[in-house]
Amino acid sequence: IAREAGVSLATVDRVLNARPGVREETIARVQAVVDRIGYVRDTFAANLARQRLYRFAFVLPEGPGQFVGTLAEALAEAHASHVVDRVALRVVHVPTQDPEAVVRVLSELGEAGMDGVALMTPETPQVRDAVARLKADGLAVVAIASDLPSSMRDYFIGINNLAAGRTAGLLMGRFLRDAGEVLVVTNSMRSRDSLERRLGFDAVMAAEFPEHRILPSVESFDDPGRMAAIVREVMARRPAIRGVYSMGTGNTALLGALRASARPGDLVVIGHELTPTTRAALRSGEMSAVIAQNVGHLVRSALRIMRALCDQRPIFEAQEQIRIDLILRENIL
Amino acid sequence: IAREAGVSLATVDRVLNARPGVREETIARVQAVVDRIGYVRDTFAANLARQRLYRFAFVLPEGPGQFVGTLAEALAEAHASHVVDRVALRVVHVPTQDPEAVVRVLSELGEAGMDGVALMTPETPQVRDAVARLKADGLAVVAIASDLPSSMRDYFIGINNLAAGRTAGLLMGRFLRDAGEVLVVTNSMRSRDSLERRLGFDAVMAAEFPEHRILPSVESFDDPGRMAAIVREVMARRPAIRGVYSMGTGNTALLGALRASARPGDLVVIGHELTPTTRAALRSGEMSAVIAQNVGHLVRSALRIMRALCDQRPIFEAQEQIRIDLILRENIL
DNA sequence: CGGGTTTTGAGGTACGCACCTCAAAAATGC
DNA sequence: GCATTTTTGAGGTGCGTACCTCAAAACCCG
Repeated sequence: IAREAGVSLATVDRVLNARPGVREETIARVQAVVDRIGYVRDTFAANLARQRLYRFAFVLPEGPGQFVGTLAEALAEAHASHVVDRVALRVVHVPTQDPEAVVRVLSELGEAGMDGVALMTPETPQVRDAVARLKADGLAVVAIASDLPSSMRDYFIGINNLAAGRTAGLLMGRFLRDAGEVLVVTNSMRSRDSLERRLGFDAVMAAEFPEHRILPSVESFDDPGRMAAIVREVMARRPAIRGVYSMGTGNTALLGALRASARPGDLVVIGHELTPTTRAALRSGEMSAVIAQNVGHLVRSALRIMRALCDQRPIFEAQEQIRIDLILRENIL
Repeated sequence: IAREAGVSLATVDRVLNARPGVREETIARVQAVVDRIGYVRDTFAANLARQRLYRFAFVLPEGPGQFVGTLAEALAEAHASHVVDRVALRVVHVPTQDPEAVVRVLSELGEAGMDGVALMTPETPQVRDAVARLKADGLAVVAIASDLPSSMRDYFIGINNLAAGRTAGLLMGRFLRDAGEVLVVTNSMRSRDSLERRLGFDAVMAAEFPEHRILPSVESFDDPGRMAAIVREVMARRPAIRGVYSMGTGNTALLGALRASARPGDLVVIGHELTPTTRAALRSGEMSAVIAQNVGHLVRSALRIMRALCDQRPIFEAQEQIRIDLILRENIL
């Protein structure tokens, strides 16, 4: 490059690393050669020379949720297996129902000299502001599983929840044999993913399977006892229910209540995320289908994207698309 | 490491790179320290020093197949986007129906100094022997999409076709409303994937949906005209057909014939692989479901595995599992 | 114990890049 | 045209590893 541009190695170095003290004209000349030659910096050699260490943090909800558990496992696995090198990982669990606690953790991370943060939290004004502050400090910030669209997060890594809801609707419609009612449950309609899933589900059911009646969403507010009680009550009161769509977590309590209500075996139950509970329910036939996102892919994608953001490298979109995985009994893996 | 083991850098180097001229005793001492310290070689720095260039070849069927087309595209994309670095790629198309031609290409690749070969070809004795010769020359050999279980290939990268067939069966059974007949078509039952898919499909249909009658497999032998003719004839002769399972390629001809046979809209058509044809058919409702394998993942996986094999590095199984992707109209992406 | 052989140590160069210093050259202001 | 500032060139070092050479040390055999 230096030879082609008629400058010295030092000048090329200054241009490539955006160091000061180079004339505009020279910069342009070097850039032109770079483009023409098609030079691309060898990131690994660069990181080697720079002794680069990426410091990333994952902020996950605390509590006994199985999905978060599988996520944390995938994280540990990716880290242990050197899929991603030169990365120092930190996983922090926060009580997501307490926005102030989330904010405290986030600002602490900002001061701890992190390079990037991946977070899975509800969308509150406080979190939005905390994300803005992290961005101002130059961190890469990505949302995983549940988006924070109104914040300044760089990227959302997860499935399209509207499409996921539509997929659930299509499956529900095709799996149901006789006209009847469909129960919809979630932990909270305030969470963005449940909202979008419900929208998609309703749209498809109304347009293509109008013979079924879709009931209003039942919310558990993360309380298994509440979930069990409501479901048992509704199932007893409404014998016409033929299908159940579970949009959120809490499938263990839901399935327990369904079992207790002694409904016929042809109940169509569709839920989200592959966990020990849903896996077992698919095997036993208690659930007909699970709509999942591959957690391994989720964390690897998050790591790759945060790295690319730190390096100001382009992101290879095709690899980072999180597919809506449809799991039936036969393709659990 | 050298300090801990009480030897010099040169000796550690000799042990790590399996160079001769080191006593067993010393090797053991160094190895012990390596294990204790938990040293892992920095592959990137090693490749940098070694000026390593991985020379990989992909051997794909020639001809107008859409699946191969999307595969080749994914390959080009992965290569262009530097997902995999230090890799020189070569894509060769062979007439797979001519085993001698395949063998010629393979032995040519062996002599061309390749480091690894990924191939998608039928399983013939000639190919089996050619693979053995490549292995003897020290190449990494992986089978993609269609396995070569009886050969010495290092790895198979693709979906479990038995499970794929079972999944198709489960979907077919749940999607069909009334009892009737199911037509099964493929290009050739001699190909391993079709065979396994049929097995899985039959098992589930027989066990769980015995009210349907599954017809014998219709083969097109890669001839679209033949496919169209047979399908049209069968559809006319058998009005009880309610479902069609297409196990192989050639969906364009199949769908054309179905369209021409003017069957009711509630025909359940299930096929394999996401291509322009099947994508459009899902959108239009002509196909109900497609069972796919993510081609991007397929090629990235093949590249990663060939690299790991060349470096004698362990393979991170979880990342290389190719999932059975279930695609409905709503989750095409 | 000597001579030969095997094993070990010390040192160097290179890979592609980042980052540093110091002096020389070019541009600029007056 | 001179002093000053800005820009450029030349050179060096180090990251973690591979691979090479040559001499010194240790070992083995008779």
